[in-house]
Amino acid sequence: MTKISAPTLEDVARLAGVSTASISRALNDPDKVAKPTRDKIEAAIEALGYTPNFGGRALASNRTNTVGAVVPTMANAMFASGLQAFQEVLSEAGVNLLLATTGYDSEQELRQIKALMAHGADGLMLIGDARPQSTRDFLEKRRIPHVISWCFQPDASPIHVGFDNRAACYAATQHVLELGHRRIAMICGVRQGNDRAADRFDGVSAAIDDFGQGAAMVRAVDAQYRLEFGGDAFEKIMSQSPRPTAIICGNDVLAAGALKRARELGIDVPGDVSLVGFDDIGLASVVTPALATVRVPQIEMGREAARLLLARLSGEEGGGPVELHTEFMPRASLAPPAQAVDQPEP
Amino acid sequence: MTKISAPTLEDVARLAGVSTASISRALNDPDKVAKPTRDKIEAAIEALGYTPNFGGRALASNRTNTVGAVVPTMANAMFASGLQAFQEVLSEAGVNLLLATTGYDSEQELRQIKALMAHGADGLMLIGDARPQSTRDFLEKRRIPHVISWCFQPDASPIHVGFDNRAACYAATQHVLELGHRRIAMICGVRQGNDRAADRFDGVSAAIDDFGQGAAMVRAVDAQYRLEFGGDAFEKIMSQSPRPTAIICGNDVLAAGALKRARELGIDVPGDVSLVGFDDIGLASVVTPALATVRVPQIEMGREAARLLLARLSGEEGGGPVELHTEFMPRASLAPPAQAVDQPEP
DNA sequence: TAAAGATATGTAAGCGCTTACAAAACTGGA
DNA sequence: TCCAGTTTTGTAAGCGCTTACATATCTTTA
Repeated sequence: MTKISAPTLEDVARLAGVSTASISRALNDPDKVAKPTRDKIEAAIEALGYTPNFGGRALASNRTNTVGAVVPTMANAMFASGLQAFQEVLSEAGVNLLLATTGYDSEQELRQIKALMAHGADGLMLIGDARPQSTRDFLEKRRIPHVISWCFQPDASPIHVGFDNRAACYAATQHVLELGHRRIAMICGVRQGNDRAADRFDGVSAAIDDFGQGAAMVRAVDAQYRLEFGGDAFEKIMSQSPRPTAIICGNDVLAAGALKRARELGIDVPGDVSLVGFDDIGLASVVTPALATVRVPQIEMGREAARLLLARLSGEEGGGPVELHTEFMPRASLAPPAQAVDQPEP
Repeated sequence: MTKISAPTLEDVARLAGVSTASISRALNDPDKVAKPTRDKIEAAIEALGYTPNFGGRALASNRTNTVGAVVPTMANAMFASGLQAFQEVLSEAGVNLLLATTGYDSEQELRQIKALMAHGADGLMLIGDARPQSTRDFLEKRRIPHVISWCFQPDASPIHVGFDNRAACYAATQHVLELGHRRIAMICGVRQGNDRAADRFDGVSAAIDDFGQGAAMVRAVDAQYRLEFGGDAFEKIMSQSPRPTAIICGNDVLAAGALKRARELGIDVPGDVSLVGFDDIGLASVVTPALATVRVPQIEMGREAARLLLARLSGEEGGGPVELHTEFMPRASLAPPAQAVDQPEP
């Protein structure tokens, strides 16, 4: 009664009349102890309200059952819903999630990786492939089990879970070109230190080049992934000539920002200019006009990343890489250009 | 050289020619060791690439420098951006974040609270005030340091950080009433087990009652906080008579769902019916018409919650409760009703 | 019914760190 | 120079758990 500190294994052992070892077994590997003993143990645990002490467990077993995720930001619905799914799968496996954000800063990423490891993460989930050598070295030297998500290359290593950003943008751009657009602009994410943003740009650029027929990228502006910056970039692009007839955006947030600014400037979408986003976050189908975009399997990606990481933590070598597929979502913000060249009248 | 496992304190001690105690001190309380010794120690740590073992540290000090957050979902931008801020403040203090979600299920909440505690959280951040006695008991008996966020009552306890949901809705409803609306409907969140949703309903309801002049809540529908359900609820409400002239929604996601469905059904907003949301997530100002809503200081709330929790963990008793303020944001989705009764022609 | 094998439980040695306490090495003033 | 006071360092006892190994208990089968 006067006992202040939490009950320990020993307390439970005393009450149940068994050894601490049996209790540990009952907890971690139940069928190693006989039913009657298990019942006694469970009763004692219940009576005392016992919960295992984390430090003791971690120290003795050298495992925390905790994994870390280091993502650019939770403020983008994209990552938020992926993390949600990631966390759910972990939770089912009794593993907890340590979460840290980088704000798209690679030094911050290394700092957070170190922090999570110092806080006992058994493994990590990271976003994207672009990181400085110092970070790679750290991961390598410490032999930190990790998976890399949100990107996938044809030559992806077994720790990748994601989709091919370049290919997805290539395909989306083809749709735009086939509608008759020839003057195309892009509002990219900041490509420096962000392989996804760079890959998306490359995809758009390559599709335009390969298409020929006078198609050209008339302008590309890097913008941080925030509504206002999408708007600013839009305004910049539209204030110069030649104006594009379609703008492809690095993600839906940028596209939504562009759309909002278009409305404010009295520029009609898609009448004056078509807009295409990327990610298909909830917002994309709610705005007017609805945003043409590329659907990314966010939930599935989170889940698969969790599965792969759990598999690696339990020593399995296979299981990866996992490629997921994207789908172009044509919607009202994308229409043929006003003076469509290749669009014969019916 | 053949050593596989990570270097321990003892390894460092041997190399530096001091005792393990000194090293521990150098690490945790540097000015307790003389400069020359500290230098030797730092050199040895560097040489060995030593990092403290988490389990050992946690076991011996009974602290993990980790706090947990248990939120309904990350999929709502509301919580995502609050968490983002929460995490940033923690990170600056060298504290890491364990994150778990409940899906608005209170049993799941208790399970996750237990899981986070079992994973060594020093304290918790929880959302809202409504939870079963069993959960309260658990928090109480374990004396778990925690803060409760996203809600605030006039009689709030020192662990609350948030705003008054009821008052915020009361004020918003007054705006609606003053514009001339008399038949008002509400699409609430699911009130069962969610005090914020219940408070919001109460606020709307009370404002209508207090206003008199024939104002009435013609219908209230509970809906899960998801776009589709907002749409479904909207359709249900608008299919019955008398139709409301304004619908107040429990949050922006529901309102956006309603708006989308309105468009699909050919119902004009605000011509046929006005719509009001809650939270002011990014989406609210991007949709057309822009959504009238209540701005909630999400970032500030996350920050304050982190500060208060850190303060409590370091033994300070004061610091709370913290009340934050909301602001009604009139926007295009709210206009006087078509046949405004109290709106004299100019 | 006894012996061999399988199953269940107990014993006790750490895991790597912190920290109370003891011991040693410094101060400076008489 | 010596001593009391102060600062720095070392010693060693845990923190609560897991797990290899030893021991005890139950099955089988000949």
